[in-house]
Amino acid sequence: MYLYNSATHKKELFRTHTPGRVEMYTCGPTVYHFAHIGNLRSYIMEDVLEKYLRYEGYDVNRVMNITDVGHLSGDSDDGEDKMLLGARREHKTVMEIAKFYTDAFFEDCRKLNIKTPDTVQPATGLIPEFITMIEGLLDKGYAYVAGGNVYFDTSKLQRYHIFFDHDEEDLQVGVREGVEEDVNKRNKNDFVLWFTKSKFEDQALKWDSPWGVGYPGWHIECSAISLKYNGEYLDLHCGGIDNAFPHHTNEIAQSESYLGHPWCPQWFHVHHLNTPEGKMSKSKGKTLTVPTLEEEGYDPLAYRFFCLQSHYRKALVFTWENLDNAAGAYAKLIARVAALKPEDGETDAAVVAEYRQRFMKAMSADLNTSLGVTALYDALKAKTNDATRLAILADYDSVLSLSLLEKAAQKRAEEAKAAASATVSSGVTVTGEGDPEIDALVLQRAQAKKAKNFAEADRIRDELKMKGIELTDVSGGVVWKRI
RNA sequence: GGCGACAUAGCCAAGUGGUAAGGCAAGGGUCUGCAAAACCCUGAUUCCCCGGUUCAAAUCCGGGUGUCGCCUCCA
Repeated sequence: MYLYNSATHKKELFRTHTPGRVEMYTCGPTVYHFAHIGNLRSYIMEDVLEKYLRYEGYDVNRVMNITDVGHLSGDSDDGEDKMLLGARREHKTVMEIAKFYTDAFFEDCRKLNIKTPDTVQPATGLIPEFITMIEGLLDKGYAYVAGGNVYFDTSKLQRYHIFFDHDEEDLQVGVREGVEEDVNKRNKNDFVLWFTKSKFEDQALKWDSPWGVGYPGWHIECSAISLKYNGEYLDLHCGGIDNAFPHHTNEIAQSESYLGHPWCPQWFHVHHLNTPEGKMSKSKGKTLTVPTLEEEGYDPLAYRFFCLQSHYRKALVFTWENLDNAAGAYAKLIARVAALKPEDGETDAAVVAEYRQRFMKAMSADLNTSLGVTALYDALKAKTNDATRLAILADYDSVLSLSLLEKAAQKRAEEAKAAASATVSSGVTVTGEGDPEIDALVLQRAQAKKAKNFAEADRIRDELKMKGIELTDVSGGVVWKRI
């Protein structure tokens, strides 16, 4: 497949170090707050990428870290977080809080049909490996100790900036207010590998190290975790575009300096979910979570559909109107799939294979999920029988993961259940939940209607509507359901 | 200020030199006492702007404009 590589700024043919095998690494969540749907956009697109690589026949080893080292025991920028405040009130430990948000993250993923990576590693579980790597960097002269901290020396690199052609002179230090320049750094771009002295003296988690009691810097975890589980040669590194610099840039610096050879040639960066006001972020007011979507009455998969309709390398604007648009389209799509009859014909393998090629043509072009969704509509319109159409849809959905067949089957089952409890009186079939009281009213209306007493018929319909019952006239009867 | 990405109908979008896919919404129609559902039909003389190359440009080149992002011991 062809993928845009942010390290080279070009679409390139995807290659792996070992043929047929993909070593894939994803920057995982920070677990001291809930993931918002903007964070989850990245995980949705990375999930599609992983599944598509498997669809093409690759054996994928996917690794993800959990950033659980950054907890502060005192008040900091997390002061807004009610959950954390609540946890403190209840004297929960930071590890309990981390577990709470880790579980919440994977629960969100489950609802969005995001597969759990093959390996998930919390940063706190691999401190000795971080220390080994830092020691190696010191031995090779890529790091130095200053003011109690260990720093990476970026001046030792021939090329530090990978994703952007930054001129060091142009980097602004302390762009945001309240950030002080670290005077221990030899170069503007140097970053910390291990802290023993920090302005955050209230850091909750600390470990012993050759440089004193402290905690790891914010970049070393990804390098060390990937090295342990993906090996020395990583094929594909994923993450949100905001991590490209400095996080990913620093990972490359550490890993290649430590290993002494090129590390990861391909970088997949997902762009942001924006609100009309800009980037959706924790620091900018209210953030939306998967539970928020559910509270508003949306199926989380409608959000997945919303993301798939767009392209991962394009900023996507979230508004409730846009989500409504996607939710409506998703519901309609399921209804169309539910209308297909599984018993209609034998699956035509040749047609399925042909449509598989079409899907691959779309998806292999830089993961064009928008065309992938279009392919679903093409499959529905395919000149073949329903059994084959369903087979094609199932094939596509193994990558898109919209639960199309499951939702359609559920819809059919509900309809079948309603039909089974249908009652026939005076030649009118009443289909509903088998509630005698409602059935009687529905029948009454049907008879009024038959007698052309439309005023009475509409009165009964309105009466039922007040009770939350919606009627639909069908040939030979009436179907009712609760709304 | 520097660097990067993006810009196609109300919205999500495809398109990578040959005369603008698809989806949602909207409008019209069939059906219906009405409604809902379903089905059918209708959409950009034009692709942010200005130049250029070409028989031919949304697509290539040059120059602008706009939006978003990054530049922190945030992740």
